[in-house]
Amino acid sequence: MTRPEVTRPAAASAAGKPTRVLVVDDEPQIVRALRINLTARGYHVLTAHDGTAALRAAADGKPDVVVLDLGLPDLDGSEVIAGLRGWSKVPIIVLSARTDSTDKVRALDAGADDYVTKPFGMDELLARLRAAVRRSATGAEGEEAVVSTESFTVDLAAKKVRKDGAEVHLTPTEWGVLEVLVRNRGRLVAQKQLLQEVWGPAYATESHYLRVYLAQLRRKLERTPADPQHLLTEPGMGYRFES
Amino acid sequence: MTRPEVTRPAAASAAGKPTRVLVVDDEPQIVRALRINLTARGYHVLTAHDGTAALRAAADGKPDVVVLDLGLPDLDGSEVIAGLRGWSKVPIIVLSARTDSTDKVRALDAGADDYVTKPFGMDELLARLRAAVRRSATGAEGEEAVVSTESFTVDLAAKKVRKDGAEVHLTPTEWGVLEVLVRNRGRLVAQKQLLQEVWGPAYATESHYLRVYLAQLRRKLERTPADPQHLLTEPGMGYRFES
DNA sequence: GATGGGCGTCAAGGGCGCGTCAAGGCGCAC
DNA sequence: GTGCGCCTTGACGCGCCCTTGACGCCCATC
Repeated sequence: MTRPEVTRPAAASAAGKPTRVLVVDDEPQIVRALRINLTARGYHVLTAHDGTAALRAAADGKPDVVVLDLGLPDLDGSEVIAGLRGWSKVPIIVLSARTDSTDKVRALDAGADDYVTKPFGMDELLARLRAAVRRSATGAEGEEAVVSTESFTVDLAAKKVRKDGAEVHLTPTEWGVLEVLVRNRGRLVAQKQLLQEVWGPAYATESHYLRVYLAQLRRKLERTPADPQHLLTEPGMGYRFES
Repeated sequence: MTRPEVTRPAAASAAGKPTRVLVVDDEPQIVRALRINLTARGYHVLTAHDGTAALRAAADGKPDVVVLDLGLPDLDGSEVIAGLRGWSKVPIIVLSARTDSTDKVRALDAGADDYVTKPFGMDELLARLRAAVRRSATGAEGEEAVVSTESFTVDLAAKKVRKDGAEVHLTPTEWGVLEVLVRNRGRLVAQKQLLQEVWGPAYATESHYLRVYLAQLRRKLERTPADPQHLLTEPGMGYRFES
């Protein structure tokens, strides 16, 4: 049984909260151009015009990535990097007009993740930004992938389910159904979509499978399987997981 | 808690094993220049001159970082990136003579970590390489080097296993399987992932290997091999180590 | 009140994945 | 050459899990 990996085009938000970008530059037109481009692609943009404000904004705003110009009026670029790296591992992409190799080396060794020279292509900067965010996302994953209800908890990364503290064993298909519903928690999942994601595109009409497996999941997880509180049926449409 | 980072000229090895770099390029003079520079700085250098060899070398050599030229004779660059990303998170730094912005975007979105255009400054490449290695290292660090159960203990750093005080001898493959499971302790490891990380990407479907080796590990480590407490099977899905 | 579709429940059987044992083959050290 | 691990491969039995069918209930429609 092949479970088709959903490969969606990387968006600024993976169906969750938007990615937060801190843009640090003292040239208003650069900040403005970045803000427009990033906002249009669904990012949430914070800005700072000097190093002191940048450090404060990074602490307050918890950005997912920082775009940092090196030519700031108050602090040297490597001081800003060091100030961030003292307490945060947030990816830093350095912007600079200086093409000198020693500047690049110094910034990268100070803790920057990438270095882009001005003038830069917006496409390239956005691609490097996506790469930086992707990297830090894959590392931080698996920590907060736990979804809880008053009856049971689902750990998406560990593929574990607990009910009243005890581990509940699920078969691969049971897990497949539950995983799709939990990843779309709060939203209605159409029968066709559920069948295609778990069983494959050829099974889009085998709705009887869903009845059998939803019954099994309810029997294993719900407190009152006959009156489910979390694995809900939307008659004629599909199923929904509510926490 | 601030740890005053000593800004030392980052060495290729932090008093441990040398960092392994896989250099992929079909131009001998580039490979040669990189080999000389990297070896002089304490890196261990692997080389490949086409995409097929690169994928094989990556599976066999387990490099810590890959430097990949895009203009290879046999495979397209993004194919190589995709082939690596299918089973590995190793940092990839792309080298290319093409300065076109769309090439950069394509490579980065395919999964590359950085993009350097030829001709490149050796200092800059080395700094980007240090940055890539530093990033992937900070994520992997901080794990307990010794993991214990009531039956046996695993020392990940020393590659040693003890049961009731006595050292247990493991073959290389047995260790490979155990190491992947222990590093993902508590989490389910899919059969495919386990096979790819231990045997390489070409062995993703040889699930019979796993049955043989899990049986051997259980016979050597579990108190009751027929009823394992720590090396658990999740039928149809994979295996899990529980302490 | 009759009827049909959608849903939930239960049970049976058959396939397939898993564990187990063992033999062959290859590389490597002596 | 010879012996010894170690990896690979095959055969086989067992238990679990997916599939499928039958049946009753609820509810909307007529």
